[in-house]
Amino acid sequence: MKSRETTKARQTRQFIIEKAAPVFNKKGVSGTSLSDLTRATGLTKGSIYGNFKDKDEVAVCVFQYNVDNLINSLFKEMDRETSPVAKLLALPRAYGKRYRQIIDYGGCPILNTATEVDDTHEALCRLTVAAIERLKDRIAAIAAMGIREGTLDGETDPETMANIILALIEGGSMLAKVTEQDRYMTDSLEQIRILILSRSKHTPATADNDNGLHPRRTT
Amino acid sequence: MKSRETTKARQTRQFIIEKAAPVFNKKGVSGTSLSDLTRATGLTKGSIYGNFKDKDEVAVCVFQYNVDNLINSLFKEMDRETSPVAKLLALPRAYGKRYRQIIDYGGCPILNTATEVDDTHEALCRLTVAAIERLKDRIAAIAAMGIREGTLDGETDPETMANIILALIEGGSMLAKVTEQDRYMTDSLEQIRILILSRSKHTPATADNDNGLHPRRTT
DNA sequence: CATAAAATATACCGATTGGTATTTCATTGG
DNA sequence: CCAATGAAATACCAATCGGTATATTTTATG
Repeated sequence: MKSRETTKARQTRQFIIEKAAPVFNKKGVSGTSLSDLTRATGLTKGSIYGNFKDKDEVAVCVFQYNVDNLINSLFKEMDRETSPVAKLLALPRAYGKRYRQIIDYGGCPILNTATEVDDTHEALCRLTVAAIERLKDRIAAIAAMGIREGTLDGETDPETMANIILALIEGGSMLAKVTEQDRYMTDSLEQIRILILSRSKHTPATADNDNGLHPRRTT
Repeated sequence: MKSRETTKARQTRQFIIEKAAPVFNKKGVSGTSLSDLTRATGLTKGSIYGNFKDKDEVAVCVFQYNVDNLINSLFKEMDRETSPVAKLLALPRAYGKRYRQIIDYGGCPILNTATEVDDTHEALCRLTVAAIERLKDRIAAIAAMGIREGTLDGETDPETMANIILALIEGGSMLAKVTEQDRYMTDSLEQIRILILSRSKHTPATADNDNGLHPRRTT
């Protein structure tokens, strides 16, 4: 009797996904070849095709794996906080801690996949959009809760706020990665913090009219 | 006597570059094949290799062509203005006018190339970084001039301002492209406007503490 | 108009691509 | 301990990849 869903095949599938994940993230879908996959896994082509119907299926599973890891780790960090403002601030903080290792891993998988599979790859494109909206909806929902609670400015539009936060994260990480200059990322993350704080009430850190463009004095 | 540098070869080179440009921008360097190029140009492989030493050279020329077009059109829009604040505001305005056609063209070439040629393509990587810094330096220089003139807040750090503007543009355009939702781009552009105006003096539009997160009322 | 030269097309190359059919190996139930 | 089953490795496939050598056509010049 095969032990439920924990058959050998399932394990190998997961093994392949994990080994292939950084490769796909670095070289892209069309950039990674089957020989890249056999090299990364130590397995042969026959074994890979025994567990996946084709290269695309591997790419899709790998993307799902990469995105789930990223989003779950971000959500976990946010869930640790109680107040909406603290939850929002957890985002730039989490990225500040992780962006170096994300860059080593090949950059943000959402960004990488989004730019590669513009028109070329229907399924991956839809998955990318789903991941983006998952993030956006979560951020917007927290902002909306802050407004209901009265800790965030009622004039703040939750969706706009989420869009801007996402744009700053993705833009900053792309610029930091290719230029190898941390400042693009740290400036973007700091700007996110400023935006959140400037819309939050009961926070003395919210200097009037401070849009985060002052040089930080670290005396 | 061959007519200077305007030989037939030069024309064909340029012809190939122009026809190949949108293809490379959409499918990426590793994603476009020689047969893609022959299809796009109507020429044969022999003709292409008579004008370029290899595919990489075509890709590099195409990237330079795409980036020069983009940056020149942005700079031209900025040069039309006289005051630093107006020059800065020309940027989101120019993108607002062009981002749809940029998306149709395959998206921002800087973003596309940056995410694809992470480690894989030395030369293109350096060109991408150069393009980014060309943009950043220009924006930062204008901000610095505004500070000297007294029309921009002296506490504003020009480089940080440039970094944030670039991150918002790139992040917003990537999100808008893949999701096919304009709001990602328009929200980002509006936020850039707000950032500029909130740091500029003598501008009544600068509502105190307005970080651009209020829903726009278009009554 | 003839001819040299430059530009393009044709035909071909080995290597690699994604993918499959078959064989070998490992596991496990009886 | 043996047979059956499932998984992995081997061997192979046509197609396409980037690239080149050669033939043919265009173009410019005397």
